[in-house]
Order: sequence, then C-alpha cells, then structure tokens
Amino acid sequence: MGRGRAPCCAKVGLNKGSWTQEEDLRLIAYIQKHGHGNWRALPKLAGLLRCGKSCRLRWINYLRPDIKRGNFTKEEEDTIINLHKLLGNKWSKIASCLPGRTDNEIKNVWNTHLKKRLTSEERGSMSVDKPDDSQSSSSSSTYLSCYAHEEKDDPSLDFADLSIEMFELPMDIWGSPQQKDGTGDESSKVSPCSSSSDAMKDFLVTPDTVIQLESLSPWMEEEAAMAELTQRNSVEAEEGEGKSLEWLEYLEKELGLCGASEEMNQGSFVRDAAEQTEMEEDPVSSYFQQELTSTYPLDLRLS
DNA sequence: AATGCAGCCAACCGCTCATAC
DNA sequence: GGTATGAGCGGTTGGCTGCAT
Repeated sequence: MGRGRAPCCAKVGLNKGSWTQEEDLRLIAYIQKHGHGNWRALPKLAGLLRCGKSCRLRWINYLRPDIKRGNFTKEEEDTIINLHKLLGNKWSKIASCLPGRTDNEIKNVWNTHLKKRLTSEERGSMSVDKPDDSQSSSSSSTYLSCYAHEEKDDPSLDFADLSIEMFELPMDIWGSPQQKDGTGDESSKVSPCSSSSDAMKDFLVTPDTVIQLESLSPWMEEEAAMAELTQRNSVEAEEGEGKSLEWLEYLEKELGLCGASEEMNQGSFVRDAAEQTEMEEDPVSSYFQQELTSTYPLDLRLS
C-alpha cells in the first residue's frame, strides 16, 4: 500500500485551470443522471476534457448541492480553531464536523484568517478582539453567495432544507428554471472561464440555462431521447418530485450525509451504541459533546 | 488613470489509504 | 501476500480581485 501511483489519467489534451460554465453544467448534469460511481471514467462519459480527479474536486468543493456558501460564522470559526487544536491539519475531519463546508474551504480560511487571528491573539492582543474577522474571515468581496441565501449566522442552519433546496436547483434547470433569488441578479453576465463562482451563479440564475444545456454534448441528446422513452414507460419518471427525493437520497448517501435530513427533521441524532462508543473515545466527539452537542448534524466518520 | 502589491480562493500535484482481484 | 486501481487528503500555487499609492 501507499506506493504512490501514476497520474490518474494521461493529462495530455486535458483542460486545466478554472472550470467553465459549460464544464460545470456537464458535470452536474451527468452526476445528476448517473451519479459518480467511477470518477476516472466519469469525464469521458460526461464528455469532459478533465481528469477524474479534477471532476471529483470540482464536484466536492464547489458543485455539490449541499455546499454551504458564504461567510464563516463566528461559531464555525471557533469550531475550526478548537478542532484544529485537537486534530491538527486534518481538514477533512474538521470539515466533516461542519456541514456544507469543504476541507479545501476550511483549509483556506485557516491559512488566510484563523492562523493570523490566533497568532495575533497569542501575542497578547486578546484585549483587542477586533471584529476584523467579520471582514477578513469572510472575504465577503469575493465570496459569492451564489445560492442567494440570506446568510444565517445560526449554526443550527437547517441543513436538510438547504440540501433539498439546493438539490432541486439543477432539476429546475431541466424543467422550469426559476430565479431562486428574489433580489434579481444584476450581474447576469456570463464569464466564460472564470472563477467558478461566476459560473455557478450564472448556472443557477440564468433562465437560459436550458438552452445552453441543449447545446451540450451528444450524449445529452441521447439522454434526452432516452429520457423521453423512459418517460413513456415509467410512471415514476413522471413524478418529478419523486425523482427529486430519490436523487436527494442518492446524493446524501453518496456524500455521506445519509439520514442527515431525516435526523434534522426529527430534531435528534440517534446513533447506535457502537458509534456512540467510538465517538466517546474520539477527541472530536468529546469536543462536540462538550460544546456543541445539539448544534451540528455530525457525521463523524473518523478513522 | 495606471501601476504595484497583498489577500484570497479555486485548482493542481503528489502522496497515502482502501479495496478488489 | 502482492499488485493494480480508485479515491481521498493535505500542501502548494496560479491567477483573479480589490486596495493603496
């Protein structure tokens, strides 16, 4: 084990750098339809000139429906700091304690804000607890809240609702695109290669997305035809809502959020005895038991 | 208005881990 | 048990953006 390995794919002729809106759409559309059983094969099947790794990263860090965008709350920052004390640079583990946040995001926040904040605090500037964080830690200028959620500073954010709402967005794309955000996005310009934030924003907001999708790869046309057939043959296919729920369940499974929404709905997180025991031995769970027991829907799968 | 600089974030790279054969 | 492969993780970096001069 652990011998390292050859690159996940021949990188010749593959795109690198920022993802375009079209690439995002392809990826989302493909995963929405087929899931991501095999990352390595996915780009080819989806008609993407990317390596599987890149697709995975893009999905996990940006396109996943349950990504919580926006500023980190004070609570989240504190959680990160405390967990970092316990775990060190185990970003994925820390991320697993912060629903909707990715390891990459947390790592960035740590490196850019929290580390500095801690350093300055350690220097004895404790008395000057400047709300500098609010500006720095969030980098609000570039942190696009592309889903146009009002930021809830409440860490007990309704994760289930968030999941469902976000998850439904792509479905809208296929059917009736809606403007999720009532604010009316003035910046509806498509920036072809930018910053993914823009791509995503456009993807979500622009009502013309369906047209854009129609112009995508051949497989999508085939898929459309197949879908039509399926629609005739399957009652279930006509149940958009049912499909949505299935997809949500699938996504939750895939993303390890299994049962999160149910649990949230029930207002309690029931774990079996084994898990409980495991958690008790775990510094992270100890932390949460002490500090945040009822706050976050934990999905601690610490190895 | 132009330029330089610093901050920030998305994406890449290289490695390890997990698992199937 | 050894090997091949897929997936995941953490560190690093490229480039965009905003601010200061």
